[in-house]
Formats: sequence, C-alpha cells, structure tokens
Amino acid sequence: MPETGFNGADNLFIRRWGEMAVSWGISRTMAEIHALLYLNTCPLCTDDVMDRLAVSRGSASVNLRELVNWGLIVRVHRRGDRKEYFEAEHDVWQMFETIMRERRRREIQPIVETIQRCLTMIDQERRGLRGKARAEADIHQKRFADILEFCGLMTTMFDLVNSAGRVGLKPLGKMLARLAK
Amino acid sequence: MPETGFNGADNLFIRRWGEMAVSWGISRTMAEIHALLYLNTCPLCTDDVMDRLAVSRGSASVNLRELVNWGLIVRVHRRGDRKEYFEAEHDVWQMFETIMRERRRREIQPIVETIQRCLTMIDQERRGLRGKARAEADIHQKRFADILEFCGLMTTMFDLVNSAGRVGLKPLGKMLARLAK
DNA sequence: TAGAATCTTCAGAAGATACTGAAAGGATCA
DNA sequence: TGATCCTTTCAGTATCTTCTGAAGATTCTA
Repeated sequence: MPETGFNGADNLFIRRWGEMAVSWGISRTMAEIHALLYLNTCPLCTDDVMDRLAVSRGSASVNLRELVNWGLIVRVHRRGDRKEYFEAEHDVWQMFETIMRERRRREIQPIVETIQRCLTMIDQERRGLRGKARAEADIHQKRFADILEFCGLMTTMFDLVNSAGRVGLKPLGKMLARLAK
Repeated sequence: MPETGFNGADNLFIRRWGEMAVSWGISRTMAEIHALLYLNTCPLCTDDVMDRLAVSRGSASVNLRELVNWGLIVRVHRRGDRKEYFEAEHDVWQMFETIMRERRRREIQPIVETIQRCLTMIDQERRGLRGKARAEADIHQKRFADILEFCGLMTTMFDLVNSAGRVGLKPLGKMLARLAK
C-alpha cells in the first residue's frame, strides 16, 4: 500500500460514513470504500482497499464497480502497471449532483411514473361513481396530485441547487442566506 | 374495516411506496402503512392495517409506533371505543418537513459531529508533521472542511424550503422558477 | 374484582442482504 | 504459446433485518 498518511481522524470518518450509509439504503462497505477514496490524495487499487478495510477481493471488486456505476469514482490506469486504480470525485458539490441525479433516476422516477399511472386509473374508476364514493375518489385523486406536484417541485429545487452549485458553494450560500431572511 | 373506498390505484401506490422505501433505508411495511394512512380519509385501527396489508399484530403495532415516533401519524381516540385509531399527516409539505427534521437529527447531526471531531483531531496531529506528511494532512483537513461546509449549506437550504413551504407550494414553485432562469 | 378488549413485547423463525474465497476469465508479457 | 498478473463471478455462508404469534401487561366495564 502506498503512503497514504492515514490517521485517527480518517479512521473515525470512514467508520461513521459507513454507519450512516446503512440508514440511507447504501451498503456499509460501499460507503467505506467511497470515504477511503474521497480522503485519499492518490488513487488506490483493489488490494489497497482490501488491506485497508479488511474485506475480501470479491466484495472489493463488486463495491468498486458499483461506485463506478454511480459515477462517484473513476478507474485510473498507470503506464507500466497492470493494476487498475480508483480515484474518487473530490468536489463535494459534484458529488452531491451525481448522487442526486442517480437517486432521482433510480428512485424518484419510478414513483413519479407510478403516481401518474395512479392518476389515470383513478380518473377512469371515478367515472362510474356517484355520491359519497365519488367524493372519496376525488380526495384520493387530490392526494396523488399533491405528491406529484411535490416531486416536481423538489426536482426543480435540486436543478436550481445544482446549477447554482457550479458557480461555487459560496455564492449559493450567500443567495440562500439572503432569501432566508 | 370501515368503508375505505380502496381501488387499484391505491393498491398500486401502496406497493410502490413500500418498494421505494427500502432504498431509502425504511422498512417496507412501515412505508406501506404510511401510504395506507396517507390515502385514507378516515383514521384506521390496528386491525384495519392487519387486514388490509396482511401483517401480524406485532408488526402492525411496532411499525405504527415507529411512525408515531417519526411524527408522520398521530393516535386518534374515539369516544365509546377502546381501540386506538391512527391518522396520517395529509399535508405533503408538512410531511416533508417532518421527514427532513427527523433525518437531520438522526443521520446528519451524527456525521456533522464526527467531522467536527475529525477536524480537531487532524489539527492536533498536524502540528507534529513536516514536509510531505504535513501537506497531506492539510489536504485531508480541507476534505473534512468541504463536507462540513456542504452540510451547513444543505441545512440552510432545507430551512429555506420549509419556511417557504409554509406559504404554500405554488409561491415557492414560482420563486424557484424565477431563480432557475 | 373478575372478565373482556386491546395493546405491547419478545423469542424464535423467516427472509433479505452482503461477504467470502475459490475458480474461471481476460489481458499482457517474454 | 505458456506463464503471470489481475479482475470478475458466483455458490455457499454469515449476518443483519423484519415478521410472527402467543404470552403478558394494561385498560376499561359491569
């Protein structure tokens, strides 16, 4: 393993990052590898990850690939070295944008599509109803519409944050502070 | 079970809401119960939930309590009825604020505290270092500081969204649309 | 206070998820 | 071409999570 200047702070951070990941639906090992690469100044290879986090080759391989799929780390080749190295995105803002884009695609999009289908379904079902049943269906329709509107707004908000983020953290911070007043 | 006007759309939504929950670190049953109560116009009791979602009494009890702890549903008592009923928050905006507040407390706060500790630790460790090791420590320090700044900004943003949310979805939507240009 | 209705708890079971380690696959070198 | 180095795959295993169902606690009624 190359000199990586690991210390107590790094260990603490890596452990906590992994613990937190579980409550966000991400596997502990994957998050630990991500934290390890985020802190590291130079790319690491599979063996480095195995040694450092005490995981098997299989686990390291699978989790590294998954991180590459998410776009949070990239493969790095070195001349005269057959090993593959991995390097993390170090720009926190870019990291956030990547995570948001992926989660939107994988988790928000499916629910949005489902709600749209629900709205279509309920609209058809509603036609045959009268009186109380009709009123109930109207309320359900509104519930669906509310969530859908909310999802749309969230999407807008994250787009805004991402575009503002490109300018840098500082300007956005100032802008938000001004708005919050 | 009281008349609840369930239909295909509701079933579809409840199922999908439960599926998505898993990728957000929430148990499927808990999310399904939440979806069930969110859609329902009248409060439901434990037996209603058991019948509707085909879960055991124990599971219904535990998950309902957890939802109450999160503040997403409330207990409702009815005169002359010993059963306890449960009703969900129906305002999507309020729901979002509740979820964000809870997740911040349970998941963001711990990582923020850890990073602050990391910064203190690395600052102490750094004193004894010179040359390359010192430079490396400086970079690590910056990495920690970046995440911390990012967390602070996210917090500000959600506060803003929440306060703007109280005005209603529409005004915020317009405001964001204007900013996004 | 006995008895009925309801809720909570929890040990054991079931199910889901993630990891391991070895074998197979692929690339490069001599 | 064979040897070497490295990566990927996957069946079996370990671990973690969640559920079940019944026993026990609690609350209310008569």
